[in-house]
Amino acid sequence: VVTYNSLIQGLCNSGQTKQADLLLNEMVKRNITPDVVTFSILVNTHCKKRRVSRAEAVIDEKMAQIGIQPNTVTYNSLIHGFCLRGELDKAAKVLDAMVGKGSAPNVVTYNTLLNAYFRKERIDKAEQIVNNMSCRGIIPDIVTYNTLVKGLCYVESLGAAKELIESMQDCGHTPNIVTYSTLLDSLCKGGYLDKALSLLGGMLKVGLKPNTVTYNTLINGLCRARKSNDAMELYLRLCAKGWQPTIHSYEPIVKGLRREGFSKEAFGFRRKVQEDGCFLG
RNA sequence: AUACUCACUG
Repeated sequence: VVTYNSLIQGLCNSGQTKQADLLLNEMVKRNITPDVVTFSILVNTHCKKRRVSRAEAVIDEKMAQIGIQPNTVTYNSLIHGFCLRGELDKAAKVLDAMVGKGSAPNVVTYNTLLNAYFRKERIDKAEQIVNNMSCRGIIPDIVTYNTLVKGLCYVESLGAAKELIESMQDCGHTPNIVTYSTLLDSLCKGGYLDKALSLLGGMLKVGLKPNTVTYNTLINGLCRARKSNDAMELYLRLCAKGWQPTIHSYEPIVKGLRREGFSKEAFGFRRKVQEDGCFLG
């Protein structure tokens, strides 16, 4: 089963849902009974595509048919699906339903909802989630903190986010690359590019390796601030060090250069990148 | 290391 599940997961992740279905049929034929993990994989891939009704069909039909109960992970995926659709009322209903059926919400459940409420600027609801977590004895994890940091940057202030980071460290959680990238983005969007760059220095100093998202954040920030030439320089410097950019690293630079009236530079950049093969797409 | 949640872009 584990082998099949892994294969199914791989197919789903590469968009081969048809093949995944075939594999599911095959395992049944070979008398290998799919388990809750198998179905949760299917539920989750539908939910990630916001096809929540398909996900529900898996639960209500396929799983019910062979008497497999959804578990916390299954429900978490469903909640995530509703959150992606902005249907937070329905997400909350799933939360109630899972409790009713004996699946205890876990930290992931709450992180998912917390993130969604912040996105909708439902601060009241977000606070409620945090309260519920502590009532139920669920310990916030690094994802919880990262979600809160982003939320605070968004609805409160960078200062509030920094305070939270202090207190998370008191609880034994070290800021990770996501924490830093969140802050970097917030600094960039607030126009504090200098601070963003010094934060980058700070993360290097504590031994965190910036990744593609980190650099994309900075590149986008620079371009937004009409410093596309600096962004280009950064891009080329990183490429020379073997960094693998994505389309999100490259596109804003070309657009930014054009917008700033550097059409020739944009063209040159484009050509250079193609020639050097320094482009992942 | 069989499945769920957080950062850039959309």
